[in-house]
Amino acid sequence: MPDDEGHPDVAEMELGAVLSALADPLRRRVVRELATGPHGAARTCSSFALPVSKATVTHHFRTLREAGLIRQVDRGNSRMATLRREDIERRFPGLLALLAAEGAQDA
Amino acid sequence: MPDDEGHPDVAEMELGAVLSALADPLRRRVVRELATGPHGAARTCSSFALPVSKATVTHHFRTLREAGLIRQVDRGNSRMATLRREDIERRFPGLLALLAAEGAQDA
DNA sequence: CGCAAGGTACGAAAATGATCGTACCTAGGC
DNA sequence: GCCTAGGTACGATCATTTTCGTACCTTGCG
Repeated sequence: MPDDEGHPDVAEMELGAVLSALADPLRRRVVRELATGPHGAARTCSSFALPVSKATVTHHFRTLREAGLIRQVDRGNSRMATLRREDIERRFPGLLALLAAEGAQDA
Repeated sequence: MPDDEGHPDVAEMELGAVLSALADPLRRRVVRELATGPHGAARTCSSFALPVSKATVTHHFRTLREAGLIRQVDRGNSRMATLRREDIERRFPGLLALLAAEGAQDA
């Protein structure tokens, strides 16, 4: 039941932190790709090809992790990120659907 | 049919602007009070007793209005604010329930 | 071993956002 | 007409956030 290294528990996820995290378009893009992708998929930070430097990518993923939206697990060389889908749905039902819908009309 | 003075149309409401607006605790409090209060209620800006100056209150209400969350109508002396409940629900279903749930456990 | 790939830590610079004071405007009440 | 109450506009300040460069660490591979 632990906060392994900065992952808040389901009950400790705060709406303010979640909304602040999702206010950034880059972070919203990461969550949307995870949400619309295969269930339980684990991807590396770099696989999202964000148009910013490595240091900035680290910053954004930390924000997402500390808000409770993603889980990051060391896997040897790199660090895999997964969406905490069930946790988010339990705490903030419908939120992921809102994010998934963004940009669904075009593209 | 109009954008009367800075009220975006339903189709023009952007998720980014809405999430940014709701990232601030003061603005979230305004929307939550309107959402949990009587349907269609119109309140003045000052009736929320926000712990900030008049100028800052104006700033927050403009942010909410430009995001499409509230509608502001001049009524003689003051300016009444109403929640755009149906519009929000149509565009971002479930969002208001998320806000209303915040702080419902305590207080 | 040596080295590149993938990330993090640490500042620091730049942009954004929140806050305020003051001045100003408009409608109601006296 | 005058004054107050409720808001807005403008400009400035302060805090937060985004961004970066650089240095550093670790893992896997040749």
